[in-house]
Amino acid sequence: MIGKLDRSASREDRTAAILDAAWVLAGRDGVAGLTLRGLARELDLSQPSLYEYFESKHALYDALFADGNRQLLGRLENLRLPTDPRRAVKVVLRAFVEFALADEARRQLLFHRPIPGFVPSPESYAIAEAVLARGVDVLEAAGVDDPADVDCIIAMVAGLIDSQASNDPGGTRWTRHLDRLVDLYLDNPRKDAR
Amino acid sequence: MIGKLDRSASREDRTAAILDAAWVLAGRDGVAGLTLRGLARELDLSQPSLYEYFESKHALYDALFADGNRQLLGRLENLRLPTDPRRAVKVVLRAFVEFALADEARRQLLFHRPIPGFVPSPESYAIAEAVLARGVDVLEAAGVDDPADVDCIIAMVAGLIDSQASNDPGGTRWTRHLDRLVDLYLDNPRKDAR
DNA sequence: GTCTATACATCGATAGAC
DNA sequence: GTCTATCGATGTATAGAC
Repeated sequence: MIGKLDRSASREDRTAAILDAAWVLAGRDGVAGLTLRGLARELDLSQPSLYEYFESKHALYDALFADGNRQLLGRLENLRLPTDPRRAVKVVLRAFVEFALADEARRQLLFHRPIPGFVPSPESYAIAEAVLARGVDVLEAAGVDDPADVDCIIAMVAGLIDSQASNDPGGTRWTRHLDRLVDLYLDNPRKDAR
Repeated sequence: MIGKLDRSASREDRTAAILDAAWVLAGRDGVAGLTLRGLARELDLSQPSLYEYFESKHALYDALFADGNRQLLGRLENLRLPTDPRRAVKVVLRAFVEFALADEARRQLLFHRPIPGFVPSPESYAIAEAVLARGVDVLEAAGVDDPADVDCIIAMVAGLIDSQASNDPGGTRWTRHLDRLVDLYLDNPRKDAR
């Protein structure tokens, strides 16, 4: 039991409490292992009542997707960035990596497609795009003006995150190379424009 | 209908035919969308009869995992490698990338965990490790003697594959940078040993 | 809003006849 | 080996009482 749903709370707070419980269950049983019956049980709520908050299971996943991306966007926006653009890149990417690796279920839902048939709604996806835009901003400020170089850096970071999560969860075997690789990519743009 | 199971064939051949049909269905409906009923229907077989060939759905996934890795290992072993070690690295990694991107269902099953609760058996995983060992071999021949550098290159390749598959399936937006990035990594080992 | 109860679909898996 | 029949779980959705 995670905790009974507080009926005296506002609808907004109840919805948030449901999402929190869903994150806990997704962490315990996997994102795809989340069931409405199980979620309702943890909240001491009947399964049909969940439909008062989410019109379908996909809508619940969509709310989780949006919730996770909002967490990430908030984290990135609250960073105190160094004035040095290159150090700012490292701070932002490090925060991104740590966020992604802090919660396995969240990582899967936000950065992969663990639910067959589930595609985020345009509104939710817009939040994910705002996150990406934040990364592109700091990269451009650091002189990465070629979109191809942005692509390569994003892919490098994604590769580190996935390798870390898949092969050494909780460790630093891959993530410890982030700063060095950032320098490597920043020092070697596609067209050596010097 | 993919094709009736040939009852006069050997058990081995029948098992292989089931796996072939499973790949087709996984490609059509997604790895997680594969169902025993659907598979049996395509083979004109009853669903419980599949249990004569695989003791569980997980065992079927395990056989697919082993099958896909055997395909990849065979592909890598049959490559004609250039004598130049660096060019050999590029040929092997390029073959790896192309194999991964040639079949979306296979990519997901071999390189991710799309099925909650499914973990490859030690026997099947050994084949995947043999694939990895092949990559490590050519990298070492090209002078990559630091395991950390091997990790970074593998993660870079994985990042390119995932970005390509997720954001530009069928295209070359990320994979076109493979050779350049291989050079970048090979030219910049972790400890600049010059 | 929340509940009980229910309907209908899917799925993996098993029992037991042949 | 193959089949039919079945079980218990799931998700989706609805009806209707309170």
